[in-house]
Amino acid sequence: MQCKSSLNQNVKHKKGLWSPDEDKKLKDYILNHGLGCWSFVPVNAGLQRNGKSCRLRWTNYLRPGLKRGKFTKHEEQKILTLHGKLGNKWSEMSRQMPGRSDNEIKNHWHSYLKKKYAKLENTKTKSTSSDTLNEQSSSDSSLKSRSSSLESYSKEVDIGIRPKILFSEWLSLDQCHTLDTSDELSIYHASSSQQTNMSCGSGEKHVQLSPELVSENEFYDMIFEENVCPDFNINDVRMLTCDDLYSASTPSI
DNA sequence: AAGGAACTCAACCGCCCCAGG
DNA sequence: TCCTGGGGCGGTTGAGTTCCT
Repeated sequence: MQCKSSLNQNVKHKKGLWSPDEDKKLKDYILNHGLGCWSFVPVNAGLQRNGKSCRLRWTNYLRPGLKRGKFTKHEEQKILTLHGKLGNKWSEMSRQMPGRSDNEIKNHWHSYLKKKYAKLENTKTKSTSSDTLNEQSSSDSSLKSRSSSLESYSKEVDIGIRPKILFSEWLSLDQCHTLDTSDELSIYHASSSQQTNMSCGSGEKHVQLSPELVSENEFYDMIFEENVCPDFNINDVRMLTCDDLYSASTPSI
């Protein structure tokens, strides 16, 4: 969307780190007035920054809902998967990883995962090349191993006919929800008790999630690491977005 | 304890796309 | 149709921090 009038381009814009005061001004302004033309934001908010700088600061740091913590194993796996599928499409990755900005993902990739991935590739290429010495088309073995190693997680991203996990952090609803589109897994949320119960399979196994343990990444990690559900398969699960929740709880007209 | 290397992360830069005039 | 400006994105930089010797 384009702004209706241009602004004075001769204004000297401040650069560098943002002060807490600037953060407060920007946050207050956007929370009060909403997102509009970024060029007007610094003017109206009383900031000596340019619009781009404000946008960046908002999307990467001030925007509500950002996790801003260490990447979990599951998130790292997801980044690896998405990078395998999408390449350096950081913004697309961030759209599929709620709570993480494209900048955060990009930084994490360059600082850590790139090396980790290269190392993984190295060992895989070595082992597959020795295994497939007598096989044809060994030239694309690294590509194959790459796609196969990423395949399981890639499935997770796809939206298909999968059972659903209802992620309590994204819920602000008072009522208890049950989304048992599958017999295998359903998640119940009751904000009144500030606890989330997860039942698995026949419902024999239950786990209590404390209120501070409800972020998506921790939730996934707990399932993986503590082996809560023996038959739990991440490939059969997809996360629900707020839109999903809305459409699920709103009768179609 | 010191200093250099490696790492992290916030922010800037420059390019591209698109819509409005 | 062309020009202009805003928004979005990926690449890069550099200051600050942590680690290692």
